[in-house]
Amino acid sequence: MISKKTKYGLKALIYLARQYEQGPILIADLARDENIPKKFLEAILLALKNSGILQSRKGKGGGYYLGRSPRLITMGQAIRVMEGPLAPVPCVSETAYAKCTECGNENTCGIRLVMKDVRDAIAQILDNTTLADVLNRVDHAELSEKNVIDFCI
Amino acid sequence: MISKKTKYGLKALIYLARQYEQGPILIADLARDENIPKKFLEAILLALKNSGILQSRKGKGGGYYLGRSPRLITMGQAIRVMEGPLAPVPCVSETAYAKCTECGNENTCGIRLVMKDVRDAIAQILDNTTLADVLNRVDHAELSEKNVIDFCI
DNA sequence: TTTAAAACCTATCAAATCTGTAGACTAAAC
DNA sequence: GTTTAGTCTACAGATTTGATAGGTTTTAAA
Repeated sequence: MISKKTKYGLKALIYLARQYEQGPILIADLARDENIPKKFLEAILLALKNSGILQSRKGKGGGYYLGRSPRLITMGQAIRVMEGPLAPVPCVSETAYAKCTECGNENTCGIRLVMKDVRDAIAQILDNTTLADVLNRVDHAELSEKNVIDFCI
Repeated sequence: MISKKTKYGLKALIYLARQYEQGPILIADLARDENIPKKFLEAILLALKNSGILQSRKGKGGGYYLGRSPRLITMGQAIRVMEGPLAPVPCVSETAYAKCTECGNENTCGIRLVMKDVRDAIAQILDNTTLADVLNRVDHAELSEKNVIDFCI
């Protein structure tokens, strides 16, 4: 299960992706619109900025905005910033490998063999889904839901 | 990342699968052989028993053993007992659905759309990998590692 | 050049979860 | 009826999570 922090961060990124190239967005506005505790959100956005995904401007007229096109920001990149590695066990992580103290021989550890497949499946999806993809899917979903309503009327 | 509890539990299951139909195994032996704190392991095995995956016998000659064939126990079943649902967000869980307080409309939530795919990919693997499969893969891995060593000699 | 706005930083805190331990209780075998 | 071995209850320390408070720095505009 992903943490609230990660959910908040993803919601913020999607929100910012919708307004890409429309100038900086205030933390306060984002927090209000998405129902996220403002101070908590501050820390999350800061982490996303330090990782290069977001940029910011201080002072009047300032705020946060995407550091690059929504088509160049993947869910995998974002989730790793907030949640840590995608891998279920550290010994199969591509981005943050660490030896498992539990399993003796890595090459023949049954848990590792299976978890390697799981990691690859997760990464396959999240590293190939961009913020732009998410916006697209949401738009389509909203459209088809609207059609269902129209159909009912 | 899966917890130590889950790793311990999986190691115990693999250990028991290796000795399927060879009588009950003592918690103490299992704990010693796999380097798991005995009291912690007790609680884990009990949970696995209450879920029907394991069975036990008390008293002299007692111990734990698989409740059914290793070919009928999947990694998904075991992990759900110890770690909870496979789904990254509760609103896409098939076995433990719960509404997400964060997303307003479930049908059009971008996070949910992506996480549904992730859940399905994880479940696809873990619900189709049995303990018998794991033993097989480990055996093959050990064999090919042995061959590498032989080749070096 | 002051002033207001807004991000940035530090510290702290309560609650929950994770990991592990201690000791008494119950059931089965001999 | 004594030994064996799983079962139950309680607890405790460590870590993580989610959230708050208050001050500092940068920037734009009055």
